[in-house]
Amino acid sequence: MENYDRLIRQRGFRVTPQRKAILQAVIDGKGHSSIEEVYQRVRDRLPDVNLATVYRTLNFLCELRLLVAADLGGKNWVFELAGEKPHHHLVCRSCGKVARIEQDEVQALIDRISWEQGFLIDMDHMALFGLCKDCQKK
Amino acid sequence: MENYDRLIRQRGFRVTPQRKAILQAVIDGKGHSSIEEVYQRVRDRLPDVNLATVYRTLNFLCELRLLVAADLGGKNWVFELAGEKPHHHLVCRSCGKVARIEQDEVQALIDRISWEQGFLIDMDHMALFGLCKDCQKK
DNA sequence: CTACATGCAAAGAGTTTGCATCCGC
DNA sequence: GCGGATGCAAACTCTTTGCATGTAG
Repeated sequence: MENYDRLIRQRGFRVTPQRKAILQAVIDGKGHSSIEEVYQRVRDRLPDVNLATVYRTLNFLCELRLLVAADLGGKNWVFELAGEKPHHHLVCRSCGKVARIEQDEVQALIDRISWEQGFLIDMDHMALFGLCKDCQKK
Repeated sequence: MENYDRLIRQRGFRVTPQRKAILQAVIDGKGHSSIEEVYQRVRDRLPDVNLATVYRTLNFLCELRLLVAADLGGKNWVFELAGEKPHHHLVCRSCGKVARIEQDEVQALIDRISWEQGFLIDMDHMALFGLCKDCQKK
């Protein structure tokens, strides 16, 4: 955590209680946290934090590359600690559960399509959708 | 086109000039059309069509399975004629160009992940992002 | 003490909805 | 003529922004 403080100050920005709490909330989320989840978690500790600050700070932390953002379809963005092993997401359309897919699993496909189409594919975050085991039963 | 008219009436709904124009606009789009593109194309013929009607009608045509919707990330939804060969999209982050990926290309991956994770993956439309050949040069 | 960060409220984008009117069947 | 479809405006959600105030360094 002190590492993060140092990184922020090094680049000429300030370490505030809000920034610490928001970063901590993402860490506590273990994996991926939606904006709303971060907001709720932050307010448990700092009840007066403003939603606009959460938006500004998540964006700020992404620009500093301390976090990465992933688009899980539509308006559902999630945030994760940067520096994790690259991976993707498998989202249940029914209950919203999110499973993780390792980069290795999809690398071959990405390589092949990149080559065929001449695209340089950057798959920070791919989201696949479907029904999880539990929701299939219903 | 008369087929579409019949299909709509068969299910107890009405064929209106707006519905015909909106469906025609998607057909004219050959491939995928954004909401705004459909709106513009429709207004070339019926200048008084309301944007709310475009939203309602695109949604309506999807429920009737005459169209399918694809989420190209964030707020970028596109619509296509249903009944096309299933395929996915490769979107250039820089210029917005969209290339097509055939279902066959990704089927093996989908099958493997489905099996490993116990998810029933329904990949109507997957969107991959990257830089197209032209934009890589810049 | 100075400039950056925050809170607040208001503004924006994109989309949906309630309701009177219109028009397909 | 009846009831579904449309136009219009207002509501709604999610996100961003301007500005006065607070506070980290």
